[in-house]
Amino acid sequence: MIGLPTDTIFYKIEKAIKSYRKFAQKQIQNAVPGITLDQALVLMIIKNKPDLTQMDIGQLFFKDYASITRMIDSMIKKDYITKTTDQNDRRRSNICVTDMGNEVLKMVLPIIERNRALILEGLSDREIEDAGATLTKMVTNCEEKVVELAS
Amino acid sequence: MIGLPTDTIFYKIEKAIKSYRKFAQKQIQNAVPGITLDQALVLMIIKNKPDLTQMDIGQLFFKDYASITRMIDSMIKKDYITKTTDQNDRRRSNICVTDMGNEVLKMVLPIIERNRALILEGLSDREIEDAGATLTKMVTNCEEKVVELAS
DNA sequence: ATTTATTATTTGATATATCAAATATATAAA
DNA sequence: TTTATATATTTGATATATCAAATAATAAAT
Repeated sequence: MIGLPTDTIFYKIEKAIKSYRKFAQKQIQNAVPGITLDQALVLMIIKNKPDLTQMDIGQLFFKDYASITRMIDSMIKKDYITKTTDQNDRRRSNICVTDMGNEVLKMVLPIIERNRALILEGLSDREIEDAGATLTKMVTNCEEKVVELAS
Repeated sequence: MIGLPTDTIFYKIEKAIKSYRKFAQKQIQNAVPGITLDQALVLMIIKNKPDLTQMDIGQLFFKDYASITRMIDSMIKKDYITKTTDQNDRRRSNICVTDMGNEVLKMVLPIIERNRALILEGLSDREIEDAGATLTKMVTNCEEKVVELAS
């Protein structure tokens, strides 16, 4: 019999990301009620890379395009961002952080920074880097193996 | 300005688990159409630890109890498992893998085994263990910091 | 210049997740 | 023994995710 799911590295990965998300979500909602962690992170990205399309954002966050559409909608409803159709390519939308969105960012950024520090407390740069490299290898394997198995 | 979400270890963790899930989900559905990765993993756990309550299963998989109730329901509808109220403690349910569930397991286990091997190809036991230890430290931090911030 | 193909986004149907409140049973306390 | 408290599960409301198909605009091919 093969090992139980709970004994694998995949389980540990899942546990780590869910713990972090639950933690971060809680702290962020504390600062800005009703906001989700993903909305805060997307807001950061839009602010820093205003030229990204919805597709780009979807890929960055590993989300379905439909999902992004609805997330963007909900962020517009909350007045965090605006959306206008790009005049050079009318299929695209230009997404822009509003004043309200900037206010939210101002409140949320220090929380995010603190969250990161708290969760990584006691971990050396080296071990974080190593863990990242290992995870990246797994991602690479996924990409390669999908292709191999398909052919 | 603090680092972009995409530059953090958290992002790499998320990317790794999502890649793995997408990969595994695809392979498993190939063998048993309509099944989800989580259903397959829960089936494995129930088979190996028949005494777990729904709450136990929920905690193991980091899922809301409501979520587990509905997942169990859906697995019953698919004839993978049965549920009977425990006669010693009538609040609890005893969950049992059906013949159909065992058939599914038989088809799915080799796939899961292969998935793991493929995704971990080229990674040493040592580095997997180290990465796991790092992730576990993060989980511990989450647990500790939640308590500290609450008090 | 039309047709065809590609790209970006949206919509609908359905599944899954999450929160709060409700139910049902068991245990502890008065 | 009744009342209160805790535990296990369920339900309803709502949010989010996912797949397939639809729409709309651009780019490529004939």
